[in-house]
Amino acid sequence: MTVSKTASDAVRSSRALRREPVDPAGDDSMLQLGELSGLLGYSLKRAQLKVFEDFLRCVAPLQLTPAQFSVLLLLDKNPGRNQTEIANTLGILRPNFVAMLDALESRDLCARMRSTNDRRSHILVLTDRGRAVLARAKKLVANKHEARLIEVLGPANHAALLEMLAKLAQEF
Amino acid sequence: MTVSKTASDAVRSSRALRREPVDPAGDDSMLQLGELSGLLGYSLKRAQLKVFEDFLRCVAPLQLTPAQFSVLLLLDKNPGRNQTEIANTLGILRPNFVAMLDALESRDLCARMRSTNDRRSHILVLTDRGRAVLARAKKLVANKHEARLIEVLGPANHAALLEMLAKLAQEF
DNA sequence: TAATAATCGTTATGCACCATATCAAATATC
DNA sequence: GATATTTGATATGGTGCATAACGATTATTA
Repeated sequence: MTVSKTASDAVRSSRALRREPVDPAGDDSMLQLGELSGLLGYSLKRAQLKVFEDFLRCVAPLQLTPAQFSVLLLLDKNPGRNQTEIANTLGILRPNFVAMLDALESRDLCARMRSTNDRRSHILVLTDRGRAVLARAKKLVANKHEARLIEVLGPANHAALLEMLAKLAQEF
Repeated sequence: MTVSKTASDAVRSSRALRREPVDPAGDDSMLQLGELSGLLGYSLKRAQLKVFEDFLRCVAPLQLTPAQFSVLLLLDKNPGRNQTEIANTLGILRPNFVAMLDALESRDLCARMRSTNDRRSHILVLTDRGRAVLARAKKLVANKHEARLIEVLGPANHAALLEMLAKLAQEF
């Protein structure tokens, strides 16, 4: 994510919102997916794209991408951490985290403060505006995004799905 | 995917195989994920990366990426189709499908044949070598990749997971 | 039938994401 | 005090994804 980019770019593209496989009675007939439907990775990727699209839609008023939202969440829950710690926790490489922070900082959502203990590192803090935006984002995510997921899957399935995905992300 | 690229590049990177979030007792202490653990999209993306990594490992002898494997699968199940039809079914944009096909064709896994009905389109066919590679890939995927997934999740959970992801990919 | 529109594969291009090497400043280690 | 390590940053390149536009071919329609 480059500095000049904002979340609007992620929502902007009209094509991005209909990226799914196409066969709207336009082509000859439905193609056979075959073993593809049984490939977990295939369905995982497809589902992930859809869920991210919905996230972007739901949180569009705040112009936050999933990655940016996760950074704000982490800064709120873990005050006093530096860039390396936050980036590592999210699986973001330090070089790529710089531009991400630049974008957030330029919008006054967070700030880098030079640590007094270790003057190499930057302590990351949420600004007041950052806290406010995060609070609004949390509500949008819970009431629109996750609510829709739970509605489609059912509460029990939603919980089971979360558990299985967490297990995959950890033990796999 | 550029023409000069092969699946080996996807496996090559050592960092790509340890992209997960880091906190191996190296940093101060474990950071609090907070609401992040409840975010379905977050777990989805994490799980998807892990599953794709495992796919690449398992099918590394054949140098096939998940996307390439899905193309071969689709060509096998749907003979006589052109580039647009195959690309659309997989959610790949036609411009981006060109280089993908170039790579597969340069490895003699598939071929483009000018259609006699419509001389604009290219009918895609698996070569003998393509069929052979696909057969070996199917075995690797089933016996190594999916087998491990089923082992970690349990057969019932694996099936339930597939069903939920398919529902998300469709109805969401 | 002739003119126009639509489709197919393709090229060019740009942006987002991910990964590595490298640097200066600051700190840690010896 | 000399050397090594860490931190944030820059530069760079690969890869995926998206749009615009083009020539060749086919479909539409005036």
